[in-house]
Amino acid sequence: MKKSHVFEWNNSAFQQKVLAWYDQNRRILPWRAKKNSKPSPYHVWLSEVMLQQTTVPAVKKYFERFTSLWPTIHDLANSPPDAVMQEWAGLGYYARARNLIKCAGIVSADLNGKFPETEKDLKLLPGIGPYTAAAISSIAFGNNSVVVDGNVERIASRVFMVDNPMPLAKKEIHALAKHFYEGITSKRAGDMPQALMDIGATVCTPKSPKCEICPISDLCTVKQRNENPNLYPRKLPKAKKPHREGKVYWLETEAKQILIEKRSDERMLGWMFGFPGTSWDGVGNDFTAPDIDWDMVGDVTHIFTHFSLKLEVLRGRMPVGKVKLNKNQYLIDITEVENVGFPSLYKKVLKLALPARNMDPE
DNA sequence: CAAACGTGGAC
DNA sequence: TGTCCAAGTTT
Repeated sequence: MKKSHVFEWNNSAFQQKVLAWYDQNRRILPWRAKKNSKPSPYHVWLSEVMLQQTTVPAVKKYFERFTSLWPTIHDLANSPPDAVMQEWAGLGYYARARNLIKCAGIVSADLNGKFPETEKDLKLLPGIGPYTAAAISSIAFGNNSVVVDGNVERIASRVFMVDNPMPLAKKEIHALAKHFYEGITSKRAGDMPQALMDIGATVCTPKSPKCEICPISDLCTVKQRNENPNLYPRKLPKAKKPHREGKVYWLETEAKQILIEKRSDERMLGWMFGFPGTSWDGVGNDFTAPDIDWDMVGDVTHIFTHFSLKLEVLRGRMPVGKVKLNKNQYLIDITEVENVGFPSLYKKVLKLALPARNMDPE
């Protein structure tokens, strides 16, 4: 503990305030157990994976849809992987969905549908890292794990006024966050991380936190010193995003079919459907476009985490028999193409090419 | 360990 | 328009 704090740090005072706030202000979320009922490990796991690097509003509909289609881990495990990927379409970070499917298979087939209860065993499963293991073990099984997500990091960085920038400060912050959990009973073990996350999401927000209504403001160094909370956690400046360009092909047959392809594991958007094109992700080969007349439909731009992309959309038509399908390529009926769960990049291509196609005189 | 890995909403 | 961000994991 740094001696420089303007107050005497007291774990139990902090915890009491946080939990009392939670009892009055907890959010009602679809994956959360109602008061006095046990949480479902399946729901906790599914929601935690969906919520990784994603917002609560975005996850809600996906969670409802998944649990409606697949009420148990066995249902999910027994579903065709494509169906799961289709339902994940639009949520992003598709490795999460691929790992979700693998994890469901293991838990369903090898573990009799029971999730492990310890962090150590949970972490062995695909898609479950340090955070998610801690979250599941505490929320679903009542273990007093040190759960540190972005919210907890932010709260700790302000409460203890951590001056080292992220991500260097991760270890330091994690060590400080242990204080938040020290001595929590099993009865409250699952509430504590959720309470911190609720405070982080609704009070101790990244920008313009509501310190006036914060239950722990008198224990917060940044607040007590009148520092600017917006500056915490400190961060290193980010590198500029590179820009890439490529081509994507809307290839239609004279029988009103469209060529789509399932992207392989090692590519970006792996296991998702898309349209053929140049290798804009730097993996694999460019699509060899047939030697026909291609109409330029327009450009699609898309911003990924680490680069921006502009794809030129080209549209062409040829006889069915002339189309050579590579592995993982399919011709689907024009009436079905809108029902394919494309990732957002290809959804944009679709929205550009389909109307252009419908305006065509033929 | 730094970099890869999506998306849409807020300001 | 650009920038930041949201319950991280994997390699």
